[in-house]
Amino acid sequence: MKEVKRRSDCPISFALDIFGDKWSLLIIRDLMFQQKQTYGDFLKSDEKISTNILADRLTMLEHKGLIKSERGEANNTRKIYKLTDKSIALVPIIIEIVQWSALYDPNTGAPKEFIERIRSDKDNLIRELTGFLKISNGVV
Amino acid sequence: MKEVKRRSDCPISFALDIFGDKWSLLIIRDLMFQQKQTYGDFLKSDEKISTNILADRLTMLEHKGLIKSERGEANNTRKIYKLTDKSIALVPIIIEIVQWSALYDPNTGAPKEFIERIRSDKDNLIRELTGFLKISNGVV
DNA sequence: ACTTAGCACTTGCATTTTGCAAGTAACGTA
DNA sequence: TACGTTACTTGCAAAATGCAAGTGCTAAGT
Repeated sequence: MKEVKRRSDCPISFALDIFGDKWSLLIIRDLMFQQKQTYGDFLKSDEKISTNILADRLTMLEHKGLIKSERGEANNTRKIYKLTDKSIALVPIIIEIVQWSALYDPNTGAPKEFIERIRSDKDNLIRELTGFLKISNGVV
Repeated sequence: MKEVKRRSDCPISFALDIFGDKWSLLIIRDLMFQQKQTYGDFLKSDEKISTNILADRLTMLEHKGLIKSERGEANNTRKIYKLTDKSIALVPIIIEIVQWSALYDPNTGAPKEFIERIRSDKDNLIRELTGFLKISNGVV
């Protein structure tokens, strides 16, 4: 795994150093919206991430504090990944990205009602989603 | 230049296919906040993008509709890059990223007053900035 | 106890992308 | 007409990615 080195003190650059690639945010998305939380789950997503890249990104994201992992209680083989406070705080960014994409992608897969909810009630939506994720990911 | 191929109909994936790399958003940032608008300007940024990558990204971003270019009126050598409606619509995303980075980066370079303005008056800030950029980039 | 299956990775290798240094072509200025 | 500026291109080494196959551990069935 390569070393993370900071390119500048710019906030945009800081963020890109953490999730500025084609895969990291998709893993976060799966954890946020798709109820996925295992290696095998992430592999099944539509974008077809390859196994080595997934393993690398999971390690990276855990290092950078965006995810945490634990072994399943019943099943010791199963490794469960969860969001952290730091990644749950990405919700507003994700929501804005969804809204932007809905605007410029005529074939967006985002549900109409969700886009409408963003448009009409963004702040509450963010609050609700954030609260829900904190509970379901054990972030107290 | 490589072909852009869509990985899925997911809005996050759609966005990442357009600006999901370490450099594109830095160029957008320079256009939004640093009053930079030429190849030479972008080269001078702190992150030290290399010349071939910059040339590639400028072509890509123009292809994808995030920037447009024109020759300077007085000087025909000088090529001026400007934001488009599509990239100005990224303002909310950028603002959220800045806020997130300020929260998790103890050494963020973002000015305190700007962060405070985001915290206390985000919607107006976005409106103002968007309006300003539309005018200064000739987006009617 | 032995086999089989599932899960989470690792490894090897070809392809692609990036980074760095140097070079080029067009225009502008003196 | 020479020289600097601007916007790139090119060549090549290094790093990241993609794909196929393999490994090691656990669990479950017989």
